[in-house]
Amino acid sequence: MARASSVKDVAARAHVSLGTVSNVLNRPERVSPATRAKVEQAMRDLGFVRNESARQLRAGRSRTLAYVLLDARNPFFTDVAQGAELAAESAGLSLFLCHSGNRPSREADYLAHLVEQRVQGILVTPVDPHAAVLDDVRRNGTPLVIVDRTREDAEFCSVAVDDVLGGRLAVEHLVEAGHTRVAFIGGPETIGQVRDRLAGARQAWAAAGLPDDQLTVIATDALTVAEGRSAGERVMGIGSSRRPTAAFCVNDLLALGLLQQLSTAGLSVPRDLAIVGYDDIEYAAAAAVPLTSVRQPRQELGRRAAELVLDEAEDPDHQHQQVVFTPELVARRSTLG
Amino acid sequence: MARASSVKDVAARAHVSLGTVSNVLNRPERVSPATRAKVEQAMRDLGFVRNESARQLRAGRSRTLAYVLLDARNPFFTDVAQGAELAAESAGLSLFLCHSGNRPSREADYLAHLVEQRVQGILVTPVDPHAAVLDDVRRNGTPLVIVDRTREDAEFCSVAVDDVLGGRLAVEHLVEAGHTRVAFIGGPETIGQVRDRLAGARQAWAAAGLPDDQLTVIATDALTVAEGRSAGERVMGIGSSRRPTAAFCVNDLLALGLLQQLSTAGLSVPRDLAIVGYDDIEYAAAAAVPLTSVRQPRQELGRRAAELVLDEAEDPDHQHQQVVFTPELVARRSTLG
DNA sequence: TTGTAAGCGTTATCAA
DNA sequence: TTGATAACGCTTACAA
Repeated sequence: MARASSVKDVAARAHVSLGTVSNVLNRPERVSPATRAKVEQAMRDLGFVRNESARQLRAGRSRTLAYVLLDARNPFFTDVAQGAELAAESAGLSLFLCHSGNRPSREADYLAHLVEQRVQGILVTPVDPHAAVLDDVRRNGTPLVIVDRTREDAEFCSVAVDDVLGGRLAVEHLVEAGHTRVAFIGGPETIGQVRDRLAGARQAWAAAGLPDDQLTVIATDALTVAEGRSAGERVMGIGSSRRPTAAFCVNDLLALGLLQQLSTAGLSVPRDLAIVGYDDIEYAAAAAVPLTSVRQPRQELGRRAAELVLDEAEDPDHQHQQVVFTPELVARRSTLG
Repeated sequence: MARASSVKDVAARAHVSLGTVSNVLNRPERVSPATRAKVEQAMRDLGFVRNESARQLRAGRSRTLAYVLLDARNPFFTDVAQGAELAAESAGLSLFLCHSGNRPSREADYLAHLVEQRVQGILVTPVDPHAAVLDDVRRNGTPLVIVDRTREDAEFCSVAVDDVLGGRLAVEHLVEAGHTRVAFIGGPETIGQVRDRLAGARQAWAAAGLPDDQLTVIATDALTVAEGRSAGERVMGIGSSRRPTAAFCVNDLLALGLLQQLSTAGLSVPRDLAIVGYDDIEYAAAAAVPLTSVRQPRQELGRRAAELVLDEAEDPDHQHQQVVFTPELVARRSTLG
């Protein structure tokens, strides 16, 4: 494949100067119709395509945003991405998705690459919101917004959902349904969300005046379907006198795994165990027993994050903001019998 | 935020020439340890980050691949992406994901942008494999591989799975289990996969000597959970004497929707209706009744596609190849009672 | 070992 | 209306 043609080649073929070609591209009204036609014909003949690197080098900034996400298989993140996409689109930018797969090294590689590319802004759901890589991006001047995680300092904009409230909503719902022995399923506690949802669960539990030891924490190693199945086995291993009558899972994948494990074992949901999930992914409503779940405004999260990153890129007086959205409980058959 | 610093700034601060700075970056062994240390210190002081646009402009090519996919929410595509990622990583490249959301205009925008960025190569699962946008990319000299779709001409490399065979495997499995009235659920038929899987289904049906009219086609408008539910209602509306005893769904999302609809209606899978899905996504195994499904080597698909696109980018003697992988049936409870 | 200078393709300024 | 030229930041001959 021959070298792609440049404005210079177009100029030569159209017998005009290089500046005129550029004008055709950027200020066509300044060019006489005749020469414009000539130039456009030459472009077609040569299959001319602007070289974005050169434009960018000249302009100092690119026309792209990027979202570095933890897990492209988790519908939560793809919904966030979709929201960001909409915002990017209306700003005339492209959004690239980068999949860190929960690996700090890949995340770091992507962030470094994006900074080198001088993207307009980066959205990231980081493996660890306190990792130094994020501060490096900031220091290098690329706007960055943290999505679905928070940091105590105000070094970055962030958008997140109130997970303490979400945990509270879930457990209040179970308490109202009369449950007095509940399992909290999730982990590891290194994940802020796990801690927050547990804290909310405990708040609701205490507020209902129920004894601490009747809220059992079942720790998992990850938030996956497989871990949900394994948690199911552990729940069922609890002696029937002390066995919880309901479970609150930190996300829907766990809840789906739990549901499957129970139904494999011939138990019925919600009769034998009521289940509340978290995230309200599409598969939650589509499960054989539709899952009660805590819904987060996912698209809105992405949209707002993209807006913030653009504000940071464009407004010299930009102030960092921590946006916190409110979750909402969606009750379905898995708790309503 | 002040302008990011350049090699020139670093050179000034380290009191060396700009060429030396470049050497530190690209051929550090040619620089004396003392000056190298000086330069590296200056880089740290200034928070220097290479400008990738400039490098790229100079080098004429970028260090990225991109995969333009139809639907980031469909685990099939994210698994393909993961395979591509692995291949990209071992070639030292970054992979960006672009989500067309099944919209030809977004797909075209992304492709145009990627060509302008002079990415090393593009993988794409196109809305329409015959659309002219693909030929435009080719004409502009960017290597492009079609993923999970095929074209009759040999203008592009492509990687796909034998969908006719997949359809045959699914229906052979049902026939072996003794079913003589089967529903084929899927659509629209504009999607090549739908046509191929149906063709395979019919082959297996005919080979078993079963009458045409006992293989009922239930057309859907899309391959989604919601459409699966609606198909479920239609299946159940068929008079019991003529109602199919098994269904083959063109993908797992349809199958999951169907499964949910049936269980909502109090029917049992596989007793009242056996179900075979397609894709073997994670949620298929995790459904309340684990789904029998046709598995495609998804990661392998992505890996191979990335390899082909790199070959096209690097080997002047590159020959286009149509790679076809073989699917495999995974039997689970939804057909095994 | 280090420095100088040309050039990648684009845009924008200024002059013709 | 069009053309010549400089500049963006980097890499790489080539010269010192």
